[in-house]
Amino acid sequence: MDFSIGELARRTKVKVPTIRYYEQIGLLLPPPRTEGQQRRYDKNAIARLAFIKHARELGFDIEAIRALLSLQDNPDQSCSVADRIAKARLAEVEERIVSLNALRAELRRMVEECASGRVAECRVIETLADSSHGHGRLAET
Amino acid sequence: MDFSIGELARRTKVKVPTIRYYEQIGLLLPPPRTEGQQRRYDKNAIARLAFIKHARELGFDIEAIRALLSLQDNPDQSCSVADRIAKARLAEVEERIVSLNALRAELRRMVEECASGRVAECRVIETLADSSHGHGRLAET
DNA sequence: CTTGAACCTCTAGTCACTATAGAGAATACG
DNA sequence: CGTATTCTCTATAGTGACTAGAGGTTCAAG
Ligand SMILES: [Zn+2]
Ligand SMILES: [Zn+2]
Ligand SMILES: [Zn+2]
Ligand SMILES: [Zn+2]
Repeated sequence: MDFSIGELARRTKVKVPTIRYYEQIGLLLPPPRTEGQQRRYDKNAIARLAFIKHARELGFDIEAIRALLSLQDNPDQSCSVADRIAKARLAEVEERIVSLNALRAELRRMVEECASGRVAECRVIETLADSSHGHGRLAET
Repeated sequence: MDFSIGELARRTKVKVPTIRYYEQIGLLLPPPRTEGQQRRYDKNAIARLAFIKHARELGFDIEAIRALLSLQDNPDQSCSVADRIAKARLAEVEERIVSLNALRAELRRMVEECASGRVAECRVIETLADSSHGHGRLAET
């Protein structure tokens, strides 16, 4: 009925050190231990960790997830906070898509216009050297 | 004709500590110093830093920029390496756009379907708790 | 010559993990 | 029961690309 951290890792596809990290920063409650100090989890832990994992996949940061978890733990509250967090994340994603589309356009122009010759006439290098236009902030990845 | 690090920062809109950091990791050559050990730059430094800045805005990582700079310094070579780097970045951006579009769709569904009531019936929380579907890797931002 | 903004180096912190080391615990097999 | 293998433990350091701060020095304007 209860199982080790490695088993939890296998079932959730979250790595063992990551699980310990989540415990350390307070996203997961410290589970009971065996006499030899090894952690033992139950299925509630699976659900909570799956929640965290899904939230991370959607790009919520740890503080947002902390807030979302504490809402989940108090189901009688208004969900307006959760909605606000999700909307904020949506706005971030949309902004990011806009800026990545601009990057894509510029990168495409660079690679398409290059005649694959010497560096001296390479469009890639030329475009980079041309600082005459502006981007918003730095591209994150 | 030559100027301080603060002036270079103002002209390129790159922060002073970032300039020193670029020098430390070898993207910028150590400039001459005054008797009191303060850095003095000329307009070549502006061009090089603008190049780096533009490349960062397009999301190239430091190692890619290092390679691109060294190509720029040797203009008689073939530019195929530069083109390969740019194409790789383009591919990353395109992949990222695809995955962000998926995130956007899911986040939109979450916020649209929420009846703005109690947490117990909040679509945002429910969706996060539902681990039945998979995402690629974690969303980077 | 005085003032104060700008500069210097060095260290540590950010985020969300990931990796390693060295040691102890649990399990499978003979 | 012994031992080999696998697992787990803590603690620390590293990642990328900066950013912030402490504590001290230099430069340029007035
Ligand atoms: Zn999902
Ligand atoms: Zn080219
Ligand atoms: Zn550009
Ligand atoms: Zn809701």
